[in-house]
Amino acid sequence: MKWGALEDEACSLARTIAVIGDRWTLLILRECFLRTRRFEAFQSSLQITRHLLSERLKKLVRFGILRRVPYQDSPKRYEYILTQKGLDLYPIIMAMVRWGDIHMADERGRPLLHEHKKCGKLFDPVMVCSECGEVLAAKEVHVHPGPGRPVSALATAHQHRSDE
Amino acid sequence: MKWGALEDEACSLARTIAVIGDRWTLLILRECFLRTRRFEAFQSSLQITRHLLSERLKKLVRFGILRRVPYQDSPKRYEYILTQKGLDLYPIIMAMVRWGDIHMADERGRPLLHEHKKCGKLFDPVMVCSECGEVLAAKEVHVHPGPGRPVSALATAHQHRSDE
DNA sequence: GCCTATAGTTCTAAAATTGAACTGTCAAAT
DNA sequence: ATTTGACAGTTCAATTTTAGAACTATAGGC
Repeated sequence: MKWGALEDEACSLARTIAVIGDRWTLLILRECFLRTRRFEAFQSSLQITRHLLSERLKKLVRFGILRRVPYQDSPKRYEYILTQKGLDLYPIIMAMVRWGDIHMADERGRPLLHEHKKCGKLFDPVMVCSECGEVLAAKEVHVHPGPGRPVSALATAHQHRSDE
Repeated sequence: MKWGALEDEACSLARTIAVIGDRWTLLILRECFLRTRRFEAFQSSLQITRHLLSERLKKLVRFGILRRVPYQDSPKRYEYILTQKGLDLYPIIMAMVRWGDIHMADERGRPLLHEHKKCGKLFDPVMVCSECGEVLAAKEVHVHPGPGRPVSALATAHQHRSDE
């Protein structure tokens, strides 16, 4: 399958995967959220090959996740900064961190703790329903076709089954 | 980089990426949450090659995300069911769906709508602070080293910078 | 016997990734 | 004036992964 095909699927998950659904892109984003901005810094902290790093950064810029901003002239140099679209990826990253904390931590506990500046406490990121505020679980959710889904779409078949 | 190396990093995100950080695995999980259970069903709805599907399912079983359960004898056939560890990936999937809904939807709107059975309303999944319940944003979060992080770890350098 | 269904495995070709070296611009040091 | 080093990449051969297609195995039904 080609990456482009994913972008065109009538599925928001597939479209997101088309943008950030690979190992290096996700790791690059981790660095971005830890304030890394420059090519050399990404390269040395991730041990990614320069070739791939260059490719991935271009892709993230193309999708509007990062902005390539000059930070000096002569020689002209650029750094990569998260756009709002990029910052909006934060819940995805945090959801993955949370799952790793719960299911992949070793005996010594989680590698990083997170403090919420607003309330001052160490916290866990929790996903809730926007309407009632309850913690979300897969079994509590029922899926409906939305306006953006063609009747012929692949996912249609699933819908019937998920109506069980 | 090898996948195994990621598992061993002192970073919950890296460890999660080691398990689900590739395109096909994420798509397979989408199908799982839409109640797909069988090899042929995964294969025909995803158009993944049988070879890769087989490989990825094995990996998900190895990591305890799916359970391979016999559903008939003679010939013996199996289906793949999400474990609790697998069900716990739901927030990650939903966070990705949400981002796609916001940033990758076309003019016609989102492909799927989600109803929360508990409250009966169409909702969006929102990530909040477990302590104060406020919606989370990257800028509101401050990172600290946790017990599971070796002093020498790669992430240490970032920590200093993120303390700015 | 032959066809179909299901769940895989095997094989070759094509694509992506790795590793290492190389390019170009400029500032600072010798 | 020349060399060295920092930074942001690009290029290219070798290795690894993925795609695509064909093949295997077990059993029920015609």
